[in-house]
Amino acid sequence: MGTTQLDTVPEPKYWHLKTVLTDALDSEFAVGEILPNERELAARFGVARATLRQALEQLELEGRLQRRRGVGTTVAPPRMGVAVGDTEHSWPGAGPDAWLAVDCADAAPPAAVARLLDTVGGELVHTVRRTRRTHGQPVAAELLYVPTGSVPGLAALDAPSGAARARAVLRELQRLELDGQDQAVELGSARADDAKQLDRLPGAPVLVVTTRYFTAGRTGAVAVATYRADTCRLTFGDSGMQLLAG
Amino acid sequence: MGTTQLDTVPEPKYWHLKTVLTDALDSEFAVGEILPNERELAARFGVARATLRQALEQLELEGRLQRRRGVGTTVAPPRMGVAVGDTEHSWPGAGPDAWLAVDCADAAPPAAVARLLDTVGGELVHTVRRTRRTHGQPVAAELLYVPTGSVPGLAALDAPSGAARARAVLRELQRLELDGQDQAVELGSARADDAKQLDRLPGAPVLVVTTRYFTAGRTGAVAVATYRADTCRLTFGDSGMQLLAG
DNA sequence: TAGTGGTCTAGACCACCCC
DNA sequence: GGGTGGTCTAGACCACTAT
Repeated sequence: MGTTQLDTVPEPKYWHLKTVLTDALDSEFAVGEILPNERELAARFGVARATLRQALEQLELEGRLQRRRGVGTTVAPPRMGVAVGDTEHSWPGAGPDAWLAVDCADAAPPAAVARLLDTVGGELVHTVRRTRRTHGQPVAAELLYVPTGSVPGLAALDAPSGAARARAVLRELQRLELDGQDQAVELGSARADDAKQLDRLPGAPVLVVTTRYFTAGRTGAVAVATYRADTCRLTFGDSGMQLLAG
Repeated sequence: MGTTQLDTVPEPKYWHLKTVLTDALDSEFAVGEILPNERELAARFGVARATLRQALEQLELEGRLQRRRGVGTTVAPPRMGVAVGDTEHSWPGAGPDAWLAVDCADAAPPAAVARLLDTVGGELVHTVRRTRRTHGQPVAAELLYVPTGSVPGLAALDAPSGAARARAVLRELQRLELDGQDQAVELGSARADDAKQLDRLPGAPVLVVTTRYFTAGRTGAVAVATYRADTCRLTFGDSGMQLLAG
């Protein structure tokens, strides 16, 4: 009969839409260009808005689109390469990183962090909050957990909290010898506080990088950094693949 | 008035649902346990099924739930730690990895890969497909691109394609001296072929690990491995944080 | 065949940004 | 105020799995 070769795998509409849009982005749109709004796109493709949104969501997840409420949908630039694993291990805060110490408080760490530190439950640790920016855009929000035992030199006369205290903790950390470090990457969704720092809505996909810093045979500190998954490509190793460009 | 302290931030329903379900998972459910089906859960919480699904999708993204069509929704075990960055750099296929060479073909690589290799566009490369399994479950699907110039010893008398050919290419690679390697991690969604190997639906979230292998001052090979983002935590560095457990 | 999650629709209203 | 994306509803049908 006159049927074409299909009927075998009824590809979901949103999946087909995604490929069509991907091709269009590659050929007909420039970075930063604004797409038609969702209602018009849905009408143009003859699908419900929810279906169109399913395709847009995947494209945003893949870093091809950027959507902002009240503004519109734009074509995203290629992901930034962000160096995460230093070949020459160093304490956080060392080197010319674009990190900004925001705040510091003494509190009991979450259970998952307490397990990585060698602390018993309930013990207080210095909790330093930092932000990382690249090319003017926020890319990461980090919480650094430092057991009080790791920085005995921290004087009581230092500021009890705030950015000054955060810098004091980092300064003390860097006096220690770093034996090595350990990292893990997993997918997560941004908590409300992190989302605010990253200029995203809560629940936005993030890459969670957990780093253990070893010193004197113990775990001297643990950092939990959440990177924007839509705009970042995390690089590890000898030379950083920053050269990969559009 | 008698209003409680809210009204300031009308938290979305699905977000609130997520926290409620998270707490329930922590306290009332065991790993592997089956949740009530979506229609019943939605009725129980008094929301539309689509809203309930939005919460479930996030929990699946965070590795807390596992959903299978035709079966149901179960409580997922903690993510597996999967070693990705070796301190002692080695060619793929070396060591006691749970990798399985599946196939091999000679083809022109995608543009993004051709850019990483030093090949000109259109040049053929050996393309080896491998699968990685851990604890009996598929965790990664990899495509390894090896320029023909990297493995001149590959004899014509080797099998022209198939798993045997794949193993022959890996064997030849391991004869070369490896100067170092480079890795990048980013979020992606599974293509249809990868999804099949990973036992997931197309579009499932994956962590894409791109590795460049350097030898003799050039890029000897490039590997693009897609890891299941729901079940895997990628570990890098000195000792691998495999100890992190539930 | 019965039950599950996956896809899709056609609406509605809300939060946010910019003019 | 007008336009954008974000949330939510109440249905329907489909694809898959197990029995």
